[in-house]
Amino acid sequence: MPKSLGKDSTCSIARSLEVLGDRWTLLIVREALIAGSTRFQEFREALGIAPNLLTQRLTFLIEEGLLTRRTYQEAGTRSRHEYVLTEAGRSLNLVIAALSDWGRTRRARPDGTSPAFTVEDSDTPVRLAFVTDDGDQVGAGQLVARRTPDRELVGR
Amino acid sequence: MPKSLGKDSTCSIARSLEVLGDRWTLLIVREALIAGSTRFQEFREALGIAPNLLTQRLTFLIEEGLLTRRTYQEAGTRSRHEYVLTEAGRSLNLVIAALSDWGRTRRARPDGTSPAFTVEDSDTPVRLAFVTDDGDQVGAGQLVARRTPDRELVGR
DNA sequence: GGTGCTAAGTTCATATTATCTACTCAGCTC
DNA sequence: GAGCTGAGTAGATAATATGAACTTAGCACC
Repeated sequence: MPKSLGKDSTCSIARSLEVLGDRWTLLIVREALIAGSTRFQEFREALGIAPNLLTQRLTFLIEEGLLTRRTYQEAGTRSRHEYVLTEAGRSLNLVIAALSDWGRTRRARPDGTSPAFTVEDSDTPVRLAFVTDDGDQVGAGQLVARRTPDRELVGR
Repeated sequence: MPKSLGKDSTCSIARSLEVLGDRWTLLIVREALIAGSTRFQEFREALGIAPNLLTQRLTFLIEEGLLTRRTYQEAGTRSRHEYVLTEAGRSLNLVIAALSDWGRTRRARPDGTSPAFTVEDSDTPVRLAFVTDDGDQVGAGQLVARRTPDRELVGR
């Protein structure tokens, strides 16, 4: 990976992928966000990931500030670790929702499952959409994109 | 990668990541979608990717239906290939937008750049948001997710 | 009609990561 | 104090990525 990409890229997408762009990381986030997994063994069983890789990925996600490690103790057992998403980790629900929408529509299966997002208090279902400043929804097919300095995007 | 994940996973996120979940694929899509790159050499120079890997990834993206290979010929040169996003490839703008938003806010840089999406005809800027069926926008922090069979999501 | 140029690759040696299996370790239960 | 369980480590092997050099096809220019 050249220096123009990676951690110090000016491209926000490249910086995101530096953290998220491997086969396991987003699946671990998915598991934490949607299934609510917090324990080593829960991740291991849900994903079938090798334990050394899981250790490595969890440590990495903690370093990157997406997870925190907490110590807890259930009655009658010794203290254990649990891995809980931080605010930065939970904010990946946008990315997770986008990936899930793409998989559901472009790689559909009759027996598929996807996360359904709802408002915490009211259970109102929500979905992901492009919207204008006036609040109108716009289909993804009608858009064009161009690269823009982030400072021009402030306040939007 | 165990069978419960991968191509045949019932989880739409896992199926998406089977296609998109490596360090280069989404960067190639970004390059095509935002910079409008179509040629081997454009991708190569923009990304600094090794040519054998680029060949492999482009072929894979064609197989997966995200790109098409077209032959074109400029006056005075021999015929060449260009790689153009399909409808399925362009529909990744949701994923790209989500990744870019995350990178811009959670891995901010003073000199950062991100794609700005606008409506094709009117240049009206749009952004990604969670919305209710009534069209109200909801902050990503107020949401909860749970796994749901896709058929329950039909019509939303 | 030979030389050089360029886009688009291929080949191959090396380095890095992932996978799979077996093992450790700490504290609890019995 | 023997065995169980969750949470890992360690190490051999397999798969991928990286980087550099090489190939190929066709045109341009002399």
